[in-house]
Amino acid sequence: MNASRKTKKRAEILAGAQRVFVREGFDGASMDEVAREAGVVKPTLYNHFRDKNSLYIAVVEYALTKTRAAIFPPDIRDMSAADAIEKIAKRLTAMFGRDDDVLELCRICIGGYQRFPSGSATFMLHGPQRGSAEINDLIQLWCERGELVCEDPHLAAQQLGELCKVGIWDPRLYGERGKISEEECGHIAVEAAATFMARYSA
Amino acid sequence: MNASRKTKKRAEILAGAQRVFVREGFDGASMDEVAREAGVVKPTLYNHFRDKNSLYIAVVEYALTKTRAAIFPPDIRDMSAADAIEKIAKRLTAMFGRDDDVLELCRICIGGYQRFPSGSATFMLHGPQRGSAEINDLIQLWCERGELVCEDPHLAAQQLGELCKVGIWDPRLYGERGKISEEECGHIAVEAAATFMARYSA
DNA sequence: CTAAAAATGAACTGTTCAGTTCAATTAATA
DNA sequence: TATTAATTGAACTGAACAGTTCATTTTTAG
Repeated sequence: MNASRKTKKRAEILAGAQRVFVREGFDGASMDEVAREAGVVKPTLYNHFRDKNSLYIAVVEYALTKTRAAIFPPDIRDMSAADAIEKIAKRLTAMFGRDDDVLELCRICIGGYQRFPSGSATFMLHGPQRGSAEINDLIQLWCERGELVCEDPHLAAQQLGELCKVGIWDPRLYGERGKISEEECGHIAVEAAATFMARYSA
Repeated sequence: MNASRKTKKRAEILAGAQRVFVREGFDGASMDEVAREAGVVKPTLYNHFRDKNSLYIAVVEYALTKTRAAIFPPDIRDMSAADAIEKIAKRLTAMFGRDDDVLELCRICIGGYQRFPSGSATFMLHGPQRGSAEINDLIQLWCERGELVCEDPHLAAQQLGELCKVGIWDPRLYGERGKISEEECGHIAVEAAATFMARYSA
């Protein structure tokens, strides 16, 4: 088909661009370097993406969609509330504590807010927004099942999310700490689940 | 004395620079504009600060030190744990939800991490780090008084901090929401305190 | 096989700004 | 008053880099 060469190039560009953005930051990533890393030449870049910002947005959407899918497996609704919450907390803390790509893309989006608000908006939508919407749905399910008692599932969902960042996300965001060990992430997850259940368990 | 003119100019530069950085972001703030806003000429800027980065660090330190002092009043130790926690939660949520300067300085630090790690480090130290250290001290005090039961005060302190961001800090950081109403901030504070006390109240 | 779409290579443009230089002025010190 | 430090104004330098142009070559489709 006609689109195949173009589609393939596009995928290669996205993969290469993600590596360069994560490694160098937004400003540090020159379009020349992105082209080199993607094994492509500069006019080709501009054939696929209007400008550097558009390319960046595409990278964020691509990366976050993959990440989110890995956190909420389809069989989560079969588990008990307590088990499911601990499982989700484990995966959230692992992402907050150990994923370098999401971390750096997040930095770029936040830092680029003024010059480039749609980057932030894209990150917010495909990250925290859809993430907490998924948790919100689950909490409502557990309330219907009588496992939880919760007046405001949306707020509770966001509380769980924030509790999973404790001591790991901010220090990484500010560069004070590097990758967090699996053990420590697991511990934060257990503590997050404990605090959450202390408040909302039936 | 000799330092008086220089000291005064330095303060004017800091105030002007803060306004420009907050209004325009780091890259958007040209040194020409900072000079203009501070009522000073460019070589004077470079007489006081080695470069743009140094100036920025000085602004962050100045702004955060003021903010932190406003959150923890000296008489907080006289209050009951429950009252003090709600009071602190109120002030934290007000900062997270309504302070534009801290918000934008934070964005700049996070976004500038790669090119300029000491900005992030300065923010982390004078913001979250010292902030949670203050809460940590208070929690230990309340444990000694028998008002709280808590194995890990440091973790608990960070949990309280995160709970006060729920639904307000991230949306502002990503530009999804503007300034949050006092009512809503107050509500988040109450919920944060409730979840915290559900877990740690004696 | 051929026509259209896409990719290549390499050089070029234009802008934006941080940081500098210097000669002339102003203010504080002793 | 004489000396020294700081400030002013205005012009300049130098580098980095996004985005473009174009003539040539490769790939795919019909």
